[in-house]
Amino acid sequence: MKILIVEDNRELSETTANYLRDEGFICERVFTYQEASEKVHLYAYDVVVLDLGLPDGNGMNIIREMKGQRSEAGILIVSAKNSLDDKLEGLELGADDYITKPFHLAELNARVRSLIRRKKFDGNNCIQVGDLWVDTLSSRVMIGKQELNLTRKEYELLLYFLYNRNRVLTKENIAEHLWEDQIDLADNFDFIYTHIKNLRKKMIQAGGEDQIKSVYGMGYKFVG
Amino acid sequence: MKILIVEDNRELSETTANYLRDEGFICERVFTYQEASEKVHLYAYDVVVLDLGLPDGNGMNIIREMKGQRSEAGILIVSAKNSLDDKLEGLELGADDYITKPFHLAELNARVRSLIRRKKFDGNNCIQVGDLWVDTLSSRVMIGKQELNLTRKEYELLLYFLYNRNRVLTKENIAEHLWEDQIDLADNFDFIYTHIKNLRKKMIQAGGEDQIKSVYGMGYKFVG
DNA sequence: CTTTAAATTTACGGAATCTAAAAGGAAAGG
DNA sequence: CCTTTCCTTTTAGATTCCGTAAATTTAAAG
Repeated sequence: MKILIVEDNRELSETTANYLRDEGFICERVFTYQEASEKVHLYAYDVVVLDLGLPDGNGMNIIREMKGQRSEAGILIVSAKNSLDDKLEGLELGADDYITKPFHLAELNARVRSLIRRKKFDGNNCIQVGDLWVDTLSSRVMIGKQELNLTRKEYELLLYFLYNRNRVLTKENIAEHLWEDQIDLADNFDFIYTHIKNLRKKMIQAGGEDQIKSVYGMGYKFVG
Repeated sequence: MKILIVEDNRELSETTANYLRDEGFICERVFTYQEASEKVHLYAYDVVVLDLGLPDGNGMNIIREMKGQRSEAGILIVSAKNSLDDKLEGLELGADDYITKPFHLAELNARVRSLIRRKKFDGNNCIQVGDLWVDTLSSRVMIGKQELNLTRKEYELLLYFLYNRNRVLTKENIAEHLWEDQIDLADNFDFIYTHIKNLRKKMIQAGGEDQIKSVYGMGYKFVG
Protein backbone atom coordinates (compact mmCIF):
# COMPACT_ATOMS: atom_id res chain seq x y z
CA MET A 1 0.00 0.00 0.00
CA LYS A 2 1.43 3.27 -1.11
CA ILE A 3 1.07 6.53 0.73
CA LEU A 4 2.00 10.03 -0.30
CA ILE A 5 2.74 12.37 2.57
CA VAL A 6 2.31 16.04 1.75
CA GLU A 7 3.75 18.04 4.61
CA ASP A 8 6.09 21.00 4.59
CA ASN A 9 7.51 20.42 8.05
CA ARG A 10 10.34 18.10 7.17
CA GLU A 11 10.85 16.70 10.60
CA LEU A 12 7.21 15.84 11.11
CA SER A 13 7.09 14.45 7.63
CA GLU A 14 10.02 12.19 8.27
CA THR A 15 8.72 10.97 11.61
CA THR A 16 5.39 10.20 10.05
CA ALA A 17 6.94 8.41 7.10
CA ASN A 18 9.15 6.30 9.30
CA TYR A 19 6.26 5.31 11.50
CA LEU A 20 4.06 4.35 8.60
CA ARG A 21 6.93 2.47 7.00
CA ASP A 22 7.36 0.44 10.13
CA GLU A 23 3.69 -0.33 9.81
CA GLY A 24 4.34 -1.81 6.42
CA PHE A 25 3.37 1.01 4.09
CA ILE A 26 5.42 2.34 1.25
CA CYS A 27 5.79 6.07 1.76
CA GLU A 28 6.80 8.91 -0.41
CA ARG A 29 7.15 12.43 0.81
CA VAL A 30 6.82 15.82 -0.78
CA PHE A 31 7.08 19.22 0.81
CA THR A 32 5.43 21.66 -1.52
CA TYR A 33 2.24 22.14 -3.44
CA GLN A 34 4.23 21.99 -6.68
CA GLU A 35 5.74 18.62 -5.93
CA ALA A 36 2.50 17.20 -4.61
CA SER A 37 0.71 18.29 -7.73
CA GLU A 38 3.27 16.59 -9.95
CA LYS A 39 3.18 13.40 -7.94
CA VAL A 40 -0.56 12.94 -7.80
CA HIS A 41 -0.81 13.62 -11.50
CA LEU A 42 1.84 11.14 -12.45
CA TYR A 43 1.47 8.25 -10.07
CA ALA A 44 -1.05 6.14 -8.26
CA TYR A 45 -1.33 6.13 -4.48
CA ASP A 46 -3.66 4.38 -2.12
CA VAL A 47 -3.74 7.20 0.38
CA VAL A 48 -2.64 10.81 0.36
CA VAL A 49 -1.99 12.36 3.76
CA LEU A 50 -2.43 16.03 3.05
CA ASP A 51 -1.43 18.94 5.23
CA LEU A 52 -3.60 21.86 4.23
CA GLY A 53 -1.15 24.49 5.42
CA LEU A 54 1.41 24.40 2.65
CA PRO A 55 3.61 27.40 2.08
CA ASP A 56 3.48 27.65 -1.67
CA GLY A 57 -0.16 27.12 -2.45
CA ASN A 58 -3.40 25.93 -1.02
CA GLY A 59 -3.54 22.24 -0.28
CA MET A 60 -7.18 22.42 -1.23
CA ASN A 61 -6.12 22.63 -4.83
CA ILE A 62 -4.51 19.23 -4.56
CA ILE A 63 -7.87 17.75 -3.67
CA ARG A 64 -9.46 19.51 -6.62
CA GLU A 65 -6.79 18.27 -8.94
CA MET A 66 -7.10 14.71 -7.68
CA LYS A 67 -10.84 14.71 -8.09
CA GLY A 68 -10.42 16.30 -11.47
CA GLN A 69 -8.43 13.36 -12.66
CA ARG A 70 -10.58 10.75 -10.95
CA SER A 71 -7.88 9.66 -8.58
CA GLU A 72 -8.83 6.55 -6.60
CA ALA A 73 -6.67 7.49 -3.66
CA GLY A 74 -8.14 8.11 -0.25
CA ILE A 75 -7.47 11.58 1.09
CA LEU A 76 -6.71 12.20 4.73
CA ILE A 77 -6.55 15.86 5.63
CA VAL A 78 -4.21 17.12 8.30
CA SER A 79 -5.08 20.55 9.60
CA ALA A 80 -4.31 22.84 12.49
CA LYS A 81 -6.78 22.74 15.33
CA ASN A 82 -8.28 26.12 14.74
CA SER A 83 -8.85 25.95 11.03
CA LEU A 84 -12.25 24.34 11.15
CA ASP A 85 -13.37 25.97 7.94
CA ASP A 86 -10.55 24.46 5.93
CA LYS A 87 -11.37 21.05 7.27
CA LEU A 88 -15.00 21.33 6.30
CA GLU A 89 -14.18 22.69 2.89
CA GLY A 90 -11.78 19.82 2.35
CA LEU A 91 -14.34 17.23 3.25
CA GLU A 92 -16.84 18.91 0.98
CA LEU A 93 -14.36 18.74 -1.87
CA GLY A 94 -14.15 15.01 -1.40
CA ALA A 95 -11.52 14.27 1.21
CA ASP A 96 -12.33 11.11 3.14
CA ASP A 97 -11.25 11.90 6.65
CA TYR A 98 -9.34 14.43 8.72
CA ILE A 99 -7.05 14.60 11.70
CA THR A 100 -5.98 17.71 13.60
CA LYS A 101 -2.47 18.71 14.54
CA PRO A 102 -0.88 17.73 16.76
CA PHE A 103 -1.79 14.08 16.43
CA HIS A 104 -0.59 10.75 17.74
CA LEU A 105 1.08 8.65 15.12
CA ALA A 106 -0.99 5.68 16.26
CA GLU A 107 -4.13 7.60 15.49
CA LEU A 108 -2.91 8.60 12.08
CA ASN A 109 -2.09 4.99 11.41
CA ALA A 110 -5.56 3.89 12.54
CA ARG A 111 -7.22 6.42 10.28
CA VAL A 112 -5.14 5.47 7.32
CA ARG A 113 -6.02 1.83 7.83
CA SER A 114 -9.69 2.50 8.27
CA LEU A 115 -9.59 4.57 5.12
CA ILE A 116 -8.02 1.74 3.18
CA ARG A 117 -10.54 -0.72 4.62
CA ARG A 118 -13.41 1.46 3.60
CA LYS A 119 -12.05 1.88 0.09
CA LYS A 120 -11.73 -1.85 -0.20
CA PHE A 121 -15.29 -2.59 0.84
CA ASP A 122 -16.48 0.10 -1.44
CA GLY A 123 -15.92 -2.51 -4.04
CA ASN A 124 -12.48 -1.72 -5.16
CA ASN A 125 -10.44 -4.79 -5.51
CA CYS A 126 -10.25 -3.70 -9.05
CA ILE A 127 -7.61 -1.73 -10.76
CA GLN A 128 -8.70 0.15 -13.82
CA VAL A 129 -6.39 1.93 -16.18
CA GLY A 130 -7.94 3.03 -19.40
CA ASP A 131 -9.85 0.07 -20.81
CA LEU A 132 -7.70 -2.34 -18.87
CA TRP A 133 -9.46 -3.90 -15.91
CA VAL A 134 -7.99 -6.18 -13.27
CA ASP A 135 -9.96 -7.78 -10.45
CA THR A 136 -7.38 -8.70 -7.88
CA LEU A 137 -9.81 -10.94 -6.00
CA SER A 138 -10.59 -13.27 -8.85
CA SER A 139 -7.37 -12.53 -10.71
CA ARG A 140 -9.27 -11.76 -13.87
CA VAL A 141 -7.95 -9.35 -16.43
CA MET A 142 -10.09 -7.65 -19.04
CA ILE A 143 -9.29 -5.37 -21.91
CA GLY A 144 -12.53 -3.84 -22.96
CA LYS A 145 -14.88 -6.82 -23.30
CA GLN A 146 -12.05 -9.25 -23.94
CA GLU A 147 -10.78 -11.43 -21.15
CA LEU A 148 -7.03 -11.98 -21.01
CA ASN A 149 -5.66 -15.38 -20.17
CA LEU A 150 -2.42 -14.69 -18.43
CA THR A 151 -0.02 -17.07 -16.81
CA ARG A 152 0.95 -16.53 -13.22
CA LYS A 153 4.15 -14.67 -14.00
CA GLU A 154 2.49 -12.53 -16.62
CA TYR A 155 -0.27 -11.65 -14.19
CA GLU A 156 2.14 -10.71 -11.45
CA LEU A 157 4.18 -8.72 -13.88
CA LEU A 158 1.13 -6.81 -15.07
CA LEU A 159 0.06 -6.12 -11.53
CA TYR A 160 3.50 -4.84 -10.64
CA PHE A 161 3.39 -2.56 -13.64
CA LEU A 162 -0.06 -1.28 -12.79
CA TYR A 163 0.92 -0.62 -9.25
CA ASN A 164 3.90 1.36 -10.44
CA ARG A 165 2.56 2.87 -13.56
CA ASN A 166 4.47 5.66 -15.19
CA ARG A 167 7.59 4.63 -13.36
CA VAL A 168 10.65 3.12 -14.85
CA LEU A 169 11.16 -0.35 -13.42
CA THR A 170 14.54 -1.89 -13.94
CA LYS A 171 14.95 -5.55 -14.64
CA GLU A 172 16.44 -5.82 -11.19
CA ASN A 173 13.33 -4.28 -9.67
CA ILE A 174 11.15 -6.71 -11.56
CA ALA A 175 13.30 -9.69 -10.71
CA GLU A 176 13.34 -8.81 -7.04
CA HIS A 177 9.61 -8.39 -6.97
CA LEU A 178 8.53 -11.41 -8.97
CA TRP A 179 11.13 -13.87 -7.81
CA GLU A 180 11.75 -12.41 -4.38
CA ASP A 181 14.90 -13.89 -2.89
CA GLN A 182 15.18 -16.98 -5.01
CA ILE A 183 17.12 -15.04 -7.55
CA ASP A 184 20.77 -14.46 -8.03
CA LEU A 185 21.22 -10.79 -8.76
CA ALA A 186 24.35 -11.63 -10.69
CA ASP A 187 22.17 -13.54 -13.13
CA ASN A 188 21.23 -12.28 -16.47
CA PHE A 189 17.55 -11.56 -16.57
CA ASP A 190 16.91 -12.77 -20.08
CA PHE A 191 13.78 -14.58 -19.07
CA ILE A 192 12.20 -11.26 -18.23
CA TYR A 193 12.41 -10.36 -21.90
CA THR A 194 10.30 -13.37 -22.64
CA HIS A 195 7.64 -12.57 -20.09
CA ILE A 196 7.44 -8.99 -21.24
CA LYS A 197 7.20 -10.18 -24.80
CA ASN A 198 4.38 -12.60 -24.05
CA LEU A 199 2.47 -10.12 -21.94
CA ARG A 200 2.74 -7.54 -24.67
CA LYS A 201 1.60 -9.99 -27.28
CA LYS A 202 -1.49 -10.99 -25.34
CA MET A 203 -2.43 -7.42 -24.56
CA ILE A 204 -2.06 -6.27 -28.12
CA GLN A 205 -3.94 -9.27 -29.39
CA ALA A 206 -6.83 -8.35 -27.14
CA GLY A 207 -7.03 -4.97 -28.72
CA GLY A 208 -4.91 -2.75 -26.50
CA GLU A 209 -2.00 -0.76 -27.69
CA ASP A 210 1.42 -1.42 -26.25
CA GLN A 211 1.46 0.36 -22.93
CA ILE A 212 4.72 -1.23 -21.84
CA LYS A 213 7.35 1.16 -22.99
CA SER A 214 10.97 0.09 -23.11
CA VAL A 215 13.41 2.55 -21.66
CA TYR A 216 16.71 1.66 -23.18
CA GLY A 217 19.36 0.88 -20.64
CA MET A 218 17.00 1.40 -17.74
CA GLY A 219 14.05 -0.91 -17.89
CA TYR A 220 10.35 -0.71 -18.63
CA LYS A 221 7.60 1.71 -17.93
CA PHE A 222 3.86 1.10 -18.05
CA VAL A 223 2.22 4.22 -19.37
CA GLY A 224 -1.42 5.01 -18.80
CA MET B 1 28.03 4.45 -5.07
CA LYS B 2 30.66 6.94 -4.11
CA ILE B 3 31.98 7.44 -0.64
CA LEU B 4 34.26 10.11 0.75
CA ILE B 5 36.25 9.06 3.77
CA VAL B 6 37.41 11.95 5.95
CA GLU B 7 39.87 10.56 8.45
CA ASP B 8 43.26 11.83 9.52
CA ASN B 9 44.59 8.48 10.68
CA ARG B 10 46.02 7.26 7.40
CA GLU B 11 46.22 3.64 8.36
CA LEU B 12 42.63 3.46 9.53
CA SER B 13 41.57 5.43 6.50
CA GLU B 14 43.25 3.00 4.16
CA THR B 15 41.88 -0.08 5.88
CA THR B 16 38.41 1.38 5.75
CA ALA B 17 38.67 2.35 2.12
CA ASN B 18 39.93 -1.05 1.10
CA TYR B 19 37.16 -2.79 2.93
CA LEU B 20 34.48 -0.63 1.40
CA ARG B 21 36.04 -1.02 -2.02
CA ASP B 22 35.82 -4.76 -1.68
CA GLU B 23 32.18 -4.24 -0.89
CA GLY B 24 31.75 -2.54 -4.21
CA PHE B 25 31.93 1.12 -3.31
CA ILE B 26 34.07 3.75 -4.92
CA CYS B 27 36.08 5.43 -2.22
CA GLU B 28 38.03 8.62 -2.03
CA ARG B 29 40.06 9.60 0.98
CA VAL B 30 41.06 12.93 2.45
CA PHE B 31 42.96 13.60 5.62
CA THR B 32 42.31 17.22 6.51
CA TYR B 33 39.47 19.64 6.93
CA GLN B 34 40.84 21.67 4.07
CA GLU B 35 40.81 18.78 1.62
CA ALA B 36 37.43 17.56 2.77
CA SER B 37 35.94 20.99 2.31
CA GLU B 38 37.21 21.18 -1.24
CA LYS B 39 36.03 17.73 -2.15
CA VAL B 40 32.51 18.13 -0.87
CA HIS B 41 32.24 21.42 -2.68
CA LEU B 42 33.42 20.05 -5.95
CA TYR B 43 31.96 16.60 -6.16
CA ALA B 44 28.82 14.73 -5.34
CA TYR B 45 29.09 11.78 -3.02
CA ASP B 46 26.49 9.37 -1.89
CA VAL B 47 27.93 9.05 1.55
CA VAL B 48 30.54 10.96 3.53
CA VAL B 49 32.15 9.07 6.38
CA LEU B 50 33.32 11.85 8.63
CA ASP B 51 35.71 11.63 11.54
CA LEU B 52 34.94 14.55 13.80
CA GLY B 53 38.40 14.67 15.31
CA LEU B 54 40.36 16.29 12.53
CA PRO B 55 43.60 18.07 13.35
CA ASP B 56 43.19 21.22 11.29
CA GLY B 57 39.62 22.22 11.87
CA ASN B 58 36.36 21.07 13.28
CA GLY B 59 34.67 18.35 11.26
CA MET B 60 31.40 19.95 12.28
CA ASN B 61 32.09 22.67 9.77
CA ILE B 62 32.05 20.13 6.99
CA ILE B 63 28.50 19.25 7.92
CA ARG B 64 27.56 22.92 7.95
CA GLU B 65 29.14 23.47 4.58
CA MET B 66 27.43 20.46 3.10
CA LYS B 67 24.06 21.54 4.37
CA GLY B 68 24.77 25.05 3.19
CA GLN B 69 25.16 23.86 -0.33
CA ARG B 70 22.25 21.45 -0.17
CA SER B 71 24.40 18.40 -0.52
CA GLU B 72 22.38 15.26 -0.98
CA ALA B 73 25.04 13.02 0.50
CA GLY B 74 24.36 10.97 3.57
CA ILE B 75 26.64 11.81 6.48
CA LEU B 76 27.96 9.14 8.79
CA ILE B 77 29.81 10.53 11.78
CA VAL B 78 32.73 8.69 13.29
CA SER B 79 33.58 9.86 16.79
CA ALA B 80 35.61 8.77 19.76
CA LYS B 81 33.70 6.98 22.46
CA ASN B 82 33.81 9.78 24.97
CA SER B 83 32.77 12.68 22.79
CA LEU B 84 29.03 12.30 23.20
CA ASP B 85 28.40 16.00 22.77
CA ASP B 86 30.03 16.15 19.37
CA LYS B 87 27.94 13.27 18.23
CA LEU B 88 24.73 14.91 19.32
CA GLU B 89 25.70 18.23 17.83
CA GLY B 90 26.53 16.49 14.57
CA LEU B 91 23.18 14.77 14.42
CA GLU B 92 21.49 18.05 15.16
CA LEU B 93 23.32 19.69 12.32
CA GLY B 94 21.93 17.10 10.01
CA ALA B 95 24.20 14.09 10.04
CA ASP B 96 22.31 10.89 9.40
CA ASP B 97 23.97 8.36 11.63
CA TYR B 98 27.03 7.84 13.82
CA ILE B 99 29.42 5.11 14.81
CA THR B 100 31.94 5.22 17.65
CA LYS B 101 35.60 4.34 17.45
CA PRO B 102 36.80 1.69 17.50
CA PHE B 103 34.35 0.02 15.17
CA HIS B 104 34.09 -3.19 13.21
CA LEU B 105 34.34 -2.67 9.50
CA ALA B 106 31.33 -4.88 8.99
CA GLU B 107 29.28 -2.53 11.11
CA LEU B 108 30.47 0.49 9.22
CA ASN B 109 29.52 -1.26 6.02
CA ALA B 110 26.08 -2.08 7.37
CA ARG B 111 25.49 1.49 8.43
CA VAL B 112 26.63 2.88 5.14
CA ARG B 113 24.29 0.55 3.32
CA SER B 114 21.34 1.31 5.51
CA LEU B 115 22.05 4.98 5.01
CA ILE B 116 22.00 4.60 1.26
CA ARG B 117 18.81 2.61 1.45
CA ARG B 118 17.16 5.21 3.58
CA LYS B 119 18.25 8.08 1.37
CA LYS B 120 16.84 6.34 -1.61
CA PHE B 121 13.32 5.76 -0.42
CA ASP B 122 13.08 8.15 2.38
CA GLY B 123 13.62 11.37 1.26
CA ASN B 124 11.82 13.18 -1.15
CA ASN B 125 12.97 11.97 -4.42
CA CYS B 126 12.12 15.13 -6.25
CA ILE B 127 14.53 17.75 -7.38
CA GLN B 128 13.02 20.97 -8.52
CA VAL B 129 14.87 23.86 -10.07
CA GLY B 130 12.75 26.49 -11.67
CA ASP B 131 10.29 24.73 -13.93
CA LEU B 132 12.56 21.72 -14.18
CA TRP B 133 11.39 18.77 -12.14
CA VAL B 134 13.06 15.41 -11.64
CA ASP B 135 11.63 12.46 -9.79
CA THR B 136 14.58 10.20 -9.09
CA LEU B 137 12.35 7.36 -7.94
CA SER B 138 10.74 6.94 -11.30
CA SER B 139 13.52 8.52 -13.33
CA ARG B 140 11.16 11.05 -14.74
CA VAL B 141 12.09 14.51 -15.93
CA MET B 142 9.60 17.28 -16.61
CA ILE B 143 10.00 20.81 -17.90
CA GLY B 144 6.79 22.52 -17.07
CA LYS B 145 4.14 20.11 -18.31
CA GLN B 146 6.47 18.59 -20.90
CA GLU B 147 8.08 15.27 -20.21
CA LEU B 148 11.69 14.91 -21.26
CA ASN B 149 12.82 11.63 -22.74
CA LEU B 150 16.43 11.32 -21.75
CA THR B 151 18.85 8.50 -22.32
CA ARG B 152 20.70 6.95 -19.42
CA LYS B 153 23.80 9.08 -19.80
CA GLU B 154 21.83 12.26 -20.37
CA TYR B 155 19.79 11.58 -17.29
CA GLU B 156 22.80 10.93 -15.14
CA LEU B 157 24.50 14.00 -16.49
CA LEU B 158 21.51 16.17 -15.71
CA LEU B 159 21.30 14.76 -12.22
CA TYR B 160 24.96 15.44 -11.64
CA PHE B 161 24.44 19.00 -12.78
CA LEU B 162 21.46 19.43 -10.52
CA TYR B 163 23.28 18.10 -7.48
CA ASN B 164 26.08 20.52 -8.28
CA ARG B 165 24.24 23.44 -9.65
CA ASN B 166 25.96 26.78 -9.98
CA ARG B 167 29.29 25.07 -9.68
CA VAL B 168 31.77 24.63 -12.47
CA LEU B 169 32.25 20.96 -13.32
CA THR B 170 35.26 20.00 -15.35
CA LYS B 171 35.11 17.32 -17.96
CA GLU B 172 37.26 15.23 -15.67
CA ASN B 173 34.72 15.62 -12.88
CA ILE B 174 31.96 14.57 -15.19
CA ALA B 175 33.88 11.65 -16.58
CA GLU B 176 34.76 10.40 -13.13
CA HIS B 177 31.21 10.64 -12.00
CA LEU B 178 29.42 9.16 -14.98
CA TRP B 179 31.92 6.51 -15.88
CA GLU B 180 33.31 5.83 -12.44
CA ASP B 181 36.49 3.83 -12.73
CA GLN B 182 36.04 2.40 -16.18
CA ILE B 183 37.63 5.41 -17.76
CA ASP B 184 41.13 6.19 -18.81
CA LEU B 185 41.87 9.64 -17.48
CA ALA B 186 44.40 10.12 -20.26
CA ASP B 187 41.54 9.87 -22.72
CA ASN B 188 40.09 12.78 -24.49
CA PHE B 189 36.58 13.38 -23.31
CA ASP B 190 35.09 14.27 -26.66
CA PHE B 191 32.06 12.15 -26.04
CA ILE B 192 31.08 14.44 -23.22
CA TYR B 193 30.61 17.21 -25.76
CA THR B 194 28.11 15.01 -27.47
CA HIS B 195 26.14 14.24 -24.34
CA ILE B 196 26.09 17.88 -23.31
CA LYS B 197 24.97 18.80 -26.78
CA ASN B 198 22.13 16.29 -26.80
CA LEU B 199 20.98 17.20 -23.32
CA ARG B 200 20.94 20.87 -24.25
CA LYS B 201 19.02 20.18 -27.40
CA LYS B 202 16.33 18.20 -25.62
CA MET B 203 15.95 20.74 -22.85
CA ILE B 204 15.68 23.65 -25.22
CA GLN B 205 13.26 21.78 -27.39
CA ALA B 206 11.03 21.23 -24.38
CA GLY B 207 10.84 24.95 -23.82
CA GLY B 208 13.59 25.65 -21.34
CA GLU B 209 16.40 28.05 -21.98
CA ASP B 210 19.95 26.79 -21.95
CA GLN B 211 20.90 26.47 -18.31
CA ILE B 212 24.15 24.70 -19.05
CA LYS B 213 26.74 27.43 -19.38
CA SER B 214 30.10 26.64 -20.89
CA VAL B 215 33.07 27.98 -18.98
CA TYR B 216 35.87 28.13 -21.49
CA GLY B 217 38.86 26.09 -20.50
CA MET B 218 37.20 24.93 -17.32
CA GLY B 219 34.05 23.02 -17.94
CA TYR B 220 30.34 23.55 -17.50
CA LYS B 221 28.08 25.13 -14.99
CA PHE B 222 24.38 24.52 -14.54
CA VAL B 223 22.77 27.80 -13.54
CA GLY B 224 19.40 27.98 -11.85
C1' DC C 1 53.00 49.38 -23.52
C1' DT C 2 49.15 48.99 -26.54
C1' DT C 3 47.10 47.29 -30.70
C1' DT C 4 46.63 43.97 -34.20
C1' DA C 5 47.39 39.65 -36.49
C1' DA C 6 48.44 34.87 -36.48
C1' DA C 7 48.52 30.58 -34.06
C1' DT C 8 46.65 27.58 -30.78
C1' DT C 9 43.48 25.74 -27.93
C1' DT C 10 38.82 24.73 -26.79
C1' DA C 11 34.07 24.04 -27.96
C1' DC C 12 30.18 23.09 -31.18
C1' DG C 13 27.18 20.72 -34.66
C1' DG C 14 26.28 17.16 -37.85
C1' DA C 15 26.85 12.69 -39.23
C1' DA C 16 29.07 7.97 -39.53
C1' DT C 17 30.34 4.06 -36.91
C1' DC C 18 30.36 0.89 -33.29
C1' DT C 19 28.27 -1.54 -29.39
C1' DA C 20 25.26 -3.34 -26.16
C1' DA C 21 20.27 -3.68 -25.13
C1' DA C 22 16.11 -5.43 -26.57
C1' DA C 23 12.94 -8.02 -29.70
C1' DG C 24 11.57 -12.11 -32.05
C1' DG C 25 11.49 -16.87 -32.92
C1' DA C 26 12.05 -21.38 -31.53
C1' DA C 27 12.85 -25.04 -28.65
C1' DA C 28 14.53 -27.43 -24.37
C1' DG C 29 13.32 -28.31 -19.44
C1' DG C 30 10.17 -29.17 -15.76
C1' DC D 1 1.35 -25.85 -20.10
C1' DC D 2 4.41 -22.66 -18.20
C1' DT D 3 9.04 -21.20 -17.62
C1' DT D 4 13.54 -20.64 -19.01
C1' DT D 5 17.38 -20.85 -22.32
C1' DC D 6 19.48 -20.02 -26.60
C1' DC D 7 19.84 -18.36 -30.84
C1' DT D 8 19.56 -14.40 -34.61
C1' DT D 9 18.19 -9.94 -35.93
C1' DT D 10 17.06 -5.30 -35.04
C1' DT D 11 17.57 -0.95 -32.93
C1' DA D 12 18.66 2.74 -29.60
C1' DG D 13 22.25 4.79 -27.77
C1' DA D 14 27.20 5.70 -27.04
C1' DT D 15 31.30 6.95 -29.16
C1' DT D 16 34.23 8.56 -32.78
C1' DC D 17 35.27 11.56 -36.50
C1' DC D 18 35.51 15.73 -39.09
C1' DG D 19 34.87 20.41 -40.38
C1' DT D 20 33.97 24.81 -38.39
C1' DA D 21 33.53 28.56 -35.00
C1' DA D 22 34.70 30.88 -30.86
C1' DA D 23 37.96 32.09 -27.11
C1' DT D 24 42.52 32.58 -25.62
C1' DT D 25 47.41 32.96 -26.05
C1' DT D 26 51.45 34.21 -28.47
C1' DA D 27 53.93 37.05 -31.55
C1' DA D 28 54.71 41.02 -34.13
C1' DA D 29 54.31 45.80 -35.16
C1' DG D 30 53.37 50.48 -34.15
